[in-house]
Amino acid sequence: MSTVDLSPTARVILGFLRFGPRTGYDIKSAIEISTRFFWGASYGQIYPELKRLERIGLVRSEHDPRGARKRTVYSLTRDGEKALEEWLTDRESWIFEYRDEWLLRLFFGDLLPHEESLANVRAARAFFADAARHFRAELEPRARAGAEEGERFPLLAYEFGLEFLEFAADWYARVERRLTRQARAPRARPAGTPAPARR
Amino acid sequence: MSTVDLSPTARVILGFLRFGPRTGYDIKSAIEISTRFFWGASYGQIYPELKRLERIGLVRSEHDPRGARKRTVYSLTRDGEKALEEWLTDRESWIFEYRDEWLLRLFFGDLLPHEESLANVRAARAFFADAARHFRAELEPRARAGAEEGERFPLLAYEFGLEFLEFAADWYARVERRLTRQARAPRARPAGTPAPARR
DNA sequence: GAAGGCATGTAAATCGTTACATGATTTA
DNA sequence: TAAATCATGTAACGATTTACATGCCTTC
Repeated sequence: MSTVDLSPTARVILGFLRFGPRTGYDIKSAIEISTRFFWGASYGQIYPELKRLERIGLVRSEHDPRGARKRTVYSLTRDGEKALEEWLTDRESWIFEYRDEWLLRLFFGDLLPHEESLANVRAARAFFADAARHFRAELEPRARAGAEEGERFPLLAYEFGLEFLEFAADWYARVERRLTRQARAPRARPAGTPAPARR
Repeated sequence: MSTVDLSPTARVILGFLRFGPRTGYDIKSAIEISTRFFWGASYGQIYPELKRLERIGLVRSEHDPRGARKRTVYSLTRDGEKALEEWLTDRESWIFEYRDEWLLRLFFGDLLPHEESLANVRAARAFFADAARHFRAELEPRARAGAEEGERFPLLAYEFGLEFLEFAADWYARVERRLTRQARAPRARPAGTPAPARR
């Protein structure tokens, strides 16, 4: 058995191809309206990766001369299907990455005057609230339409994203209230701690 | 005014140096027990970045001959303090990255037999529950101790991390129940949808 | 005829992890 | 004296974004 190691981009490519033949452009478009929140990929990765996947035999390409516009349509080979299924049922691999500049700024909040930290919290809250709005307006209709046609899991993944964004917006709203209360009844800063940076 | 663009690693380095002189090793240790969840950095980034920051004048180094063990202690220059503060109050930059292989597998759940998707959901749930336990055991005591001494914001960032992990664990638990119910009363798959991959 | 979407690609730069290499000091 | 921790660094590789370049087709 020839367990292939799929690159991060290969995982999402093979997954989308399992639903039917697609061009690199199609795959990119599909990513933008579905997995982008938790698994993005750019043209700079997709096109080279498709070629590499063809070299190692997981996909096959066909030039589609529809309307003379150049289009390279890729589809899964038997090996590609196998590699995809192996990865989908492999509970030992679990890339999980989270990087959040709002949290980093919050973390260093003791270095700032109180009202600057408060402004950061407000900005973070607005960021997550905007993202949630964008999710509802742009992603939800498509996810629901897919579910109507039997594709139920993408809607589930969408719901995770939305609920996370709402959790974050709500969390920052709570912190905002806490910090506002503390501003009215400030605590003394113990000796030995660095003074907050001046503006 | 000479707004410096701080690299991702520079942001966390300057932040920690603002609390006092540190070696590269110190900074790495501090990251591991505090910002790692939302802002990691490896030695391979920290040491070269410290040298680069010294070249551009944001930090200064001093060889500390304590016990003859070679230690290079870095501290912020006036320019470094300024660059840090500019970044901390800049609400226009907002790196936010989320990459989650559990969600990607869930997204492609329609390609799998029901019990495989369910196993994926269970594994994801265990992952987040374990991470939450690790947070409580390893990170919370330190964050609380810091808060006692006047550093209140790191505890806040810790709480975000913990609450997120608990949200995720709980979300997967809910999905597990939903999928289990659906297994008892399965829906027909509409025509035109690809059959689930075989085992 | 212009704008917008379709379609493919490369180059450069940046970012990041991992493995390797070395050796001193402290603690059990 | 062995293990753990302190301490610094490089090399190779892999991942990723962004900018650039090109040109067709469809719709207004």
